[in-house]
Amino acid sequence: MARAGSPGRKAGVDPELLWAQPERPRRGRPPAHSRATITAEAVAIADAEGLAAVTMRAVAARLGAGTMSLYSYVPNKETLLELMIDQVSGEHRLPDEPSGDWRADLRQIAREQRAMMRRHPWLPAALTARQTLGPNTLAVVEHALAALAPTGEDARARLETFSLITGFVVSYVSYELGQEQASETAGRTSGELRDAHARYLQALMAGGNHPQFAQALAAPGDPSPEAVFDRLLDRMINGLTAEA
Amino acid sequence: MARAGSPGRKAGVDPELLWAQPERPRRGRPPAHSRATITAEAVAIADAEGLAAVTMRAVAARLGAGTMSLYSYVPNKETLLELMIDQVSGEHRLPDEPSGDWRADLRQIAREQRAMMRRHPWLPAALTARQTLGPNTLAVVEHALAALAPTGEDARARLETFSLITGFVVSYVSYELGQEQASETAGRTSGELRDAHARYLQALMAGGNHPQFAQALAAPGDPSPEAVFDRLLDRMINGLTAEA
DNA sequence: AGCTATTCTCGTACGCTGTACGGAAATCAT
DNA sequence: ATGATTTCCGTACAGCGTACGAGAATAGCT
Repeated sequence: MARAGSPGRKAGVDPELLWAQPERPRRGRPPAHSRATITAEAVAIADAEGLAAVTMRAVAARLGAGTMSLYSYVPNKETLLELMIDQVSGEHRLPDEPSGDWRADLRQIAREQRAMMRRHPWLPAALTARQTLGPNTLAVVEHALAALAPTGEDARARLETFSLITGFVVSYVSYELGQEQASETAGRTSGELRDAHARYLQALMAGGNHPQFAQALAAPGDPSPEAVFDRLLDRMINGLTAEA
Repeated sequence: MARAGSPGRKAGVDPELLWAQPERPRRGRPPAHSRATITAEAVAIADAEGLAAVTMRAVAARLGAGTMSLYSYVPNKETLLELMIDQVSGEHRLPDEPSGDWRADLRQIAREQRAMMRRHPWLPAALTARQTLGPNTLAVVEHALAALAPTGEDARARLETFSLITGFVVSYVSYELGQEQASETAGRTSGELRDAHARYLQALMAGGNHPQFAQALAAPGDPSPEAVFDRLLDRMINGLTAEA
């Protein structure tokens, strides 16, 4: 029945047991590719053309393989996405051990996460739709929990804290990328559409029903996203202290 | 050329100018439906069967209409999703004016948001993929900014604060729903798959490479999600105070 | 060396999606 | 009544994930 772990077809029906699979068939035709190279190709596409451009056909084409060949390595596209997430999680640089200053460590982790998400702009969207725990992701979690040990909280609470920070980074970068993309397309559009947008906001504000929001929009020029990020991050970390 | 605002085909090419459109053609065949009823039907489908079940065909079928008829009301599916978000945002109960205790108000808003997302479990996913500002959403933002006025921060900073809270709620509920769904399917599965999952985690822990994570998993039984939510929320609000 | 079991390879095909197109039908202004 | 305008929607198409199964390639056994 060909049940046990192997990259063979139908492998990894269980989403979790996927990670446990050794890449060793030992009999039969040797594979021409590997899960890692396939994943890397998928990541390259996503980086260059967005998550929507990651289709099984596109990935296969990059490898010079037939579309259906991918299914020898991966049970379905969903799994490929999980592999992508874990692969880029491997880029996270982890110090050998926590410094002892958990606040500094947490800041460091959050900055690293933000940098990762900016290198791979598809990551926030991919993450929010999925609940994944591959080895690389797990390594980051483990490091974070260790870094938080000096807070004296139990492991469960530390996991919550870390999730809180991660959630913050995800939503911040999502917003950040959304803004960048919006102003980018706004600059590129012929003017007609750009004006319509401006007029819409103008009309909204002129209505006088949203004075607060109008004020927020009218605020002086962009502060650097880094500065805002750091400030919000510090606020969050402060909040954690308050109770601990 | 039929350019000006109207529900007609091609209307609302600009994502923002969509909201400004009056629903008054005044000439020609009168519409058999309305944007609101179409949106409501789409929301009903998403609530019952998930976001993926919201297809143009399915929505049209519910209305007893032809699929392509929808395109008289909505330029594309993406827009329909934005309308869905704004429609459920309208469920947010807003007091006439802030109480003066911004901390209490913020807590209230966050709880309301969480409740909304639990009523409409597709909402977190829909939100993270989109950057929308319909009238109902805007009303909530306006209220939140007003509620935060006593902090003394400028409007921009208050908007950041509110976004921070919203981001937190989104990621918390995402996690929460993910957990519920996971344990639900785990209970329903025939046992084989369930065991595999358990064995995977067991093996992971037995490896001894993730002592912190193991400890987090081994923690005593579930505290209520409400309690955790409230606790984390308080932490965040505390954090905001620290600097302000 | 040959056989067989096992595995990878991938062309074809199916059902599903969003939506472009264009004719028919319904209504309003004249 | 006529023409302009709008809605209605059947048909069609490209692109998606992937089920199926025939063929090719390899390893271990005899």
